[in-house]
This record gives sequence, C-alpha cells and structure tokens, in this order.
Amino acid sequence: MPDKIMLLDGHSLLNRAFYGLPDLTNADGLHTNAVLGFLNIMLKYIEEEQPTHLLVAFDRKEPTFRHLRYEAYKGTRKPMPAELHQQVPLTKEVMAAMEIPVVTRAGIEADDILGTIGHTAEKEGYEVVIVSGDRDLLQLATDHVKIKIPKTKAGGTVTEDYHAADVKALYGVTPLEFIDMKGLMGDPSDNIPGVPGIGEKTAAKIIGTWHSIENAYSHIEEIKPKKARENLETYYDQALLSKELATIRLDCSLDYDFQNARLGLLFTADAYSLFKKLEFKSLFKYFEADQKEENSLKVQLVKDPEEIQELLKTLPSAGSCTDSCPFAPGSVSGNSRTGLGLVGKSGDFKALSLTQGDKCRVILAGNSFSEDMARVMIRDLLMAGVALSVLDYKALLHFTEEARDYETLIDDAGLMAYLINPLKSSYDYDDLAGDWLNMVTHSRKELCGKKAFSEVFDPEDEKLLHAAGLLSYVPAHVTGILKEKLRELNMDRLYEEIEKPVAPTLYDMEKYGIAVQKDALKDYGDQLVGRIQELEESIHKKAGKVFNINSPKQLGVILFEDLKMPFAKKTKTGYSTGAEILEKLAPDYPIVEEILEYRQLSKLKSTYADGLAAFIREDGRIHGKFHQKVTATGRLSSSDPNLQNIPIRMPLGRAIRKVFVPEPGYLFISADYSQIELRVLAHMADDENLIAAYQNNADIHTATASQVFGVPVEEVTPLLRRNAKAVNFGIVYGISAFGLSQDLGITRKEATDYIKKYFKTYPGIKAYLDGNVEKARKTGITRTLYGRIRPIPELSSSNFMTRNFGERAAMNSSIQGTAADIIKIAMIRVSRRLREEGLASRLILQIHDELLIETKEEEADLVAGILSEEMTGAAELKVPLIIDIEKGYNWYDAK
DNA sequence: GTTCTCACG
DNA sequence: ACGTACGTGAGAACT
Repeated sequence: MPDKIMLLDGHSLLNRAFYGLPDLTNADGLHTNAVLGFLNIMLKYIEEEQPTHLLVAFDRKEPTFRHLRYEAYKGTRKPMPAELHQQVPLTKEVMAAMEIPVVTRAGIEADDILGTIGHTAEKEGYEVVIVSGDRDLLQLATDHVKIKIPKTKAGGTVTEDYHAADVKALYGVTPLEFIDMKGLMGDPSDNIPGVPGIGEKTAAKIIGTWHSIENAYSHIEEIKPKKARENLETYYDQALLSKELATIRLDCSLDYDFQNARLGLLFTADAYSLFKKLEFKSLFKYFEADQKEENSLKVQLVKDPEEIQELLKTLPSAGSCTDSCPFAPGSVSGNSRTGLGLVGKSGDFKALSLTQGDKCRVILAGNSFSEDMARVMIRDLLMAGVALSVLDYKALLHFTEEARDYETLIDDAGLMAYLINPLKSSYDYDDLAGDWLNMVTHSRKELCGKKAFSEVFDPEDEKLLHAAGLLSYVPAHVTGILKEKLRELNMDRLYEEIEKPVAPTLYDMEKYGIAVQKDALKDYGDQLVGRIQELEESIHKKAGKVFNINSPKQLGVILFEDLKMPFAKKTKTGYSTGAEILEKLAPDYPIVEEILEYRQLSKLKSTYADGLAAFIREDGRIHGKFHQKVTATGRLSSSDPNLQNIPIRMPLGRAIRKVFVPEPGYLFISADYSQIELRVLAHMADDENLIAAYQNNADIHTATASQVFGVPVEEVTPLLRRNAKAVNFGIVYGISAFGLSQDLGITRKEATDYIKKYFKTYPGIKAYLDGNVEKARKTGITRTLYGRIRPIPELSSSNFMTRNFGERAAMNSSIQGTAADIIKIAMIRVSRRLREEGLASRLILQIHDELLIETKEEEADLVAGILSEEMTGAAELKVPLIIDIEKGYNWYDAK
C-alpha cells in the first residue's frame, strides 16, 4: 500500500460547514459551528480514506498574485460574516492542538498550495486526496489524485469523489481542459471574467471539440453559435487571461516538506482541553478514557449487607443530629452539600447515589437495601436537617412524596441551571458537569442511548457506576456555584419563590392525571374512521389514481403536476401543501376541500383519538408530563401526551374534550386569564392609553380598533375589530408587517400602515418594544418583570434574517415570560390554598393562561373563589387581571 | 434522524 | 434583496 496524503482546503470547508450547521456557541459566546462541521468532515474522511499524511491549506487575507494580474480586480467576493471570520484562527488553533500542519503562504492561494503539494506527492508515488467544497479543484484530478467534494444534502453530508475519469464522464472534458472551460465561462465569484455570452454549455461544447482555448481560436471560423464566435474573437485576450487566472499552480515554491504531515495521534491532551472549552461534546468519545477527569472521581460501590448497615449507621438520622453534627443545616454552606441521586424510579429502583463532600457512594438496591429503606434514609436525612441537592426535584417527589415537606432543605440544580441559561436542550448531570464543574463525563445518552438509565445500569461497569455516582456528585458540587450565579443575576428570588415551589405543583398534576372515558374516545375515533374512508375514496377517484394523501410529496405531485393547480412551489424537497396554500385552492377545486377535511380528520384520529388512548393507564387516567426546563421564555411544556394542545378551535376537534371527565363526585372548574399578555404589556410599557382602556374594562380589540382607525366605538365593525385583534396579537409576537399582512390577507403596505397607526395611538408601546430590543442588544438578554432572563444570541448575528428573528424574540420574550411567571405564581398560590384548607380539589392542568381544577362538588364554590382570588391577586399590575371561570362535568363544558 | 404539517396558547 | 410572525409537541413520511 502506498502512502496516502489528504489535503484539506481550509477556507472552503469552513465555509461549507458554516452554512451547513446552525449557529452554535459555547458558554463564552464563541461561535463554533464551522469548526465543528470542519472537524466532522475531516474525521469522517480520515476514517474513510485512512490517509498516512494530513495537512490543511489556508489562504492569507491579501489578494494573491493570480488575481493581481487581473487589473479589474475589484473584490466582488462577499466579505466573510464575522461569525465565520472568528472561526478561522480558532480552526488553526484546533489544528495545532491536533498536531495537524496548517500551510499558509503570503501571496499564495490555498488552491495553489494544494495543487503544488498534491502534484509533488503524486510524483513521489503517493496517493493523493484533496478535500474541498470548491469544484475548481477538479482540474487537479488525475488517476492518483482524487478530489472529494462534500455536499450537504437533506441532513447528512454526501460526498462526490472525482478521479480524472470521473471529471471526463461528468463534463466531457479532461481535468486540464476544465481550466480552458473555465477560461471561457468565467467565474464571477472568483473574479474571473471569461468571455461574455459563453456559459457552461457552450464552453463545454467548444473545449470538448478543440480541447483548448488557443486551438479553438485557430479554428475560430468553425465555432458554431455566431455570438460565441464573435465574442471569443473580441475577448480572446481576456479568455487567455481568465484561463491563467483559473489555472491552479503546481510549482509554487513553498519551502515545505510534507513528510512532516504524517498523521499522528490527533486526540491529544491539548485537543481535549480545547474541545472542552468549545463544548464539542460529540467528539469526546474519541479520547481515551484516562483523559477524562471523571476517572479521578472515586465512586465507592456499597453493596454488601454489612457495608450498607455500617453506612446507614454513620449517616445522620432523624433526632440523632446535634449541633455538632457535620451535616446540620448550619454547617452546610458554600459548595459543600449533600447530593442525592436515584437510579431507577419507584417500583424499579436500582441504586441510590449519595455524595457528601468529596465522598461519593452508590448504594445498590437489593435485599438489604430496599426501595422503602431508601425512602426512609432520605426522610431521615431531611429530618436531621441535611440540605439535599438533586438534579430534578419533581423526579425526587415521584420517588418520595415526603420530600415536599422539606422544600427549604432541597435544591434543584437542574432548575437553577435552567434559569441561568434557558436555551440549553438538556440539564442532565453531564451538561451541568461540563458547564459548571469543567468536567467531561460520559453522557447519559452515550451510555444508555434511548433506554432508561435503570435499564442498562450495571454496577460492575465502571462507566455506569461513575455515571450513577455523578447523579449525586454533580448536584452536590454545582449547587453552591449556581446559587451564587443566581444571586449575581438577581434571580435568587425567582428561583426560591417561583421556580422551585412550582415543581411540587407539577408533581401533583402528573400524579393526579386526568380521567378519560376510554369507550367514548374509541367511539369518537370510529366515527372519524368512517368519514376518513369516504373522503379517501372520493379523493382518489377525483385524482384519478390511488396515492397516499398523507404524503406531502405525493400530494404535491398530484395537485400541481397532474391537476395543474396554480400557486405551486416552495420548499426545497417539493411543493408546499400546507393548509394556507390549500385554502386558496379550495374554492375552485372540490378535491382540495376534501383533502383539507381529510387532513383535519386524520390528525384528530392519529394524534388525539389513537394517540391519547395509548396513554390511558390502569386507573383510567392519563398522567401526562409537565416540563419546567424546556422553553426559552419560562413557559411550561407538556408531553406524553401533550395536554396543552387538545383541540378547541374547530367544533369537531373541540368535541374530543367531552371525553375528559372528572372522577365521580367531582367536577371541572376552568379559569383562564383574559388577554394576560396584552395586560402585561400595558403594565410593562406603562402606556397611558392602553392602561386606561383596561382600567375602563373596555373590549380591548374594539377599543384598539376605534383608536387606531379613528372611528367611534359604536361604529367599529366586526371587520375592524378583527383587524385590530390581529394587530394586538402581532404586537405581542414582535410585530412585522409581513407577518401581519399574512395573517390578515392584506398587502404589506396596508399592514405597515396599521402598525404605524397603532404605534401612534400607543406611543408607550413603541418606546417599550424599541427599548427592549435596544437593551437586549446591549446586554444580550431580555428580562421578565420577575427577573427571568432569556439570552438572545441572534441579535449579534450578521445575518439579516437571524438578527430580525432576534429582535422579534426580544420584543416577545419579556411579555410571554412575565405572563408565564404570573401563572406560575397563581399555580403556587392556588395549590397552597387547596392544601392549607384541606380541600380534596386539585389542580390538574395548566394550559399557559388557563388552570383546570378537578373539584369536589361541595367544594366548587369555595374553589371558584380561591381561583378568582389567587389568580387575580398573583400580580399587582397597573391594570386589573381578569379571569373567566367555567364549570362542567367534562372539559368541553368547562370552557 | 429530518421534514412537513398541524394541534394549542 | 433577503423571506418572517412568538412559544411548544406529535405523527407520518421519507432518507
């Protein structure tokens, strides 16, 4: 096997990676997406090609000699966005750490470096692989020089490999002739003028026939298209110059010996610490285990009966603790806390993880340590006043409900980390370890894949034992740091008074669940099936063929090709067939009407009828989950199933709410805030006009219409009111003329006019929204009334679209977030009242601005009063908070 | 695993 | 000229 050298085109690959990956940043705000993408491509190709040598070539900034020879050099090349520009030196740093040579030469283009080294290596008998996103490099292909071009295609990267023969096959010219082709075609992106009027097709034909520009010129009379002939004649000199510009040099004097580029270890200690800084977690797997700090953590496995007994004796237990006890509340401070973690859930308990100071133990479940013993142990610790830190308080409550009585002793590190940065996708032990302890660990995902930790847990497996230890070690050590950070950010009260106390309320909601009439749900589904089949038949008949209506791809072809409907296009993969487009077509095409109905029904069937049925438990109830660490704004989210998106807008969908029922002897009370977001906005913006409207208890959309459109309240037509309502929504979303025009089906100009009038009517709103964006631009974050932050990194983007999005998010976040804070306060207050007054009623759902309570019939009036008091009293704003209350024996009626 | 579509506030 | 409303989760199709 000959040696094989792989040459990377640095800028070209970075560019590819930058536009192929979403904008990633590390904790310091460093943009890293291009570097990561570059590394992924590089590693993939190392794996694929198994080169013995590897190096990267970069351009220098200065224009290079090839371009200087073209006088009209004007630099039409777009400047690199700042986010990408930053990543060039970073990439070089990474290359240095991985001991991969970076070759740059003043005045020499990367192409020429690649060409020269490739050519030299080939002469010395190497196999050569050149990797670039740029097709210009194809001229370098030979039988021993392969060009690899990565393309981002529908998610993954697809690679095109070219030897000389492949170039010939694709373009009909040899790699060298490819240069002449380019001399004719030109390349605007590379400032190569070419010959006007000659494009790829003509160039390929001319060079395919005469093989070079010079030879073609000597046969100038024979050149076919008249225009090409004339232009070649006129621009012959420019063609030759273009050819020269397009020619990659094979003979630069580089003074570089590529023997030095022998592939080494790559995953060095330096690379490791750099990746850690850049948060390239997906690359950690390439490093040897002994480079990860987690191995310096000693996890003690406690499994023998005697050991367990002994440990239990040494732990502080209820009543045993005196002032001198090392775990007394007073002595727990700073970073040293007791961490607690669980492997497995109630009913499937595998081990308990306990960290005190640096001592980390994993106590294995078994005969001498049962689930109940674990519960007793936790209770004893709490009763002894030991402050416990966990990753997820709600999960702890699912294991021992008793822990709710010791809320002041418990800290939830996950919640704290979420408040500090709500944009992360996960707050697991590995995330916190990396973000706050500077540790790299094997992630839960890496170890378990999609399975639960308890399923794969094996105490004999060192990695798994470590992970179990980290479940308590991480919260124990991160809590002090996070507490301090929360104080710094002024969010300690938000944590103590809102975020942490809401967790037990969510636990209750998950525990109680909501009863669903299984049979009625089944009937509902069956009723849908009948109609769905009718529609399916009719649609297939009208289309003239049988196809899958649920496939946007097939549907698009049927509608826009077979049936030739207008308004086609959109999306990269095919035609857009969203409801928006279909509704435009519906009046003219009965089949579209049916497709829309079919879509609606099959959604109801699959997601709701069948989907919900799958979640009904033995107790006849659905116990959905509520997540507290998901949204960017501070809202809750719901899953398994999502109980926050049960249909209500359309009558048929709404009917499904009839199957949600209270248990016998109970009824539902629902209470929803009236326009809480607009009221929050009125308060925060301190806009006189809007505040006055609310204080007068006006119909806000009518009042807005009257003021914006300048008509008396009595003369506000339903249409005007509808328009005003849309504007009000738009304001909350971070208004844009385009969005509003889409929503109302009006022109952008009209929408702009509405917005202008709106801001004239409510100048305080305009000032507030602008100020919000301005502040966010300066600080990088937005804040709610209660101090909750949301970082908006998009605001510093150089991309117009991205930055625009950031501006809208900045306008929306403090409004949506403040509303979310208020509802959380209301939830805490309502559930506290229910508990304190010893009522059997319970809060079972939250749908962003609505609370659903399952109340005992005889408590109904009392509970309605509590809801009213606590929800309207949750915040003291400059405008009243109003709620609407409904009662019913199913969710449909209680709304 | 990603894309499209659609359910909710 | 760009190509969009803000915030979520789920199912089906397709890669």
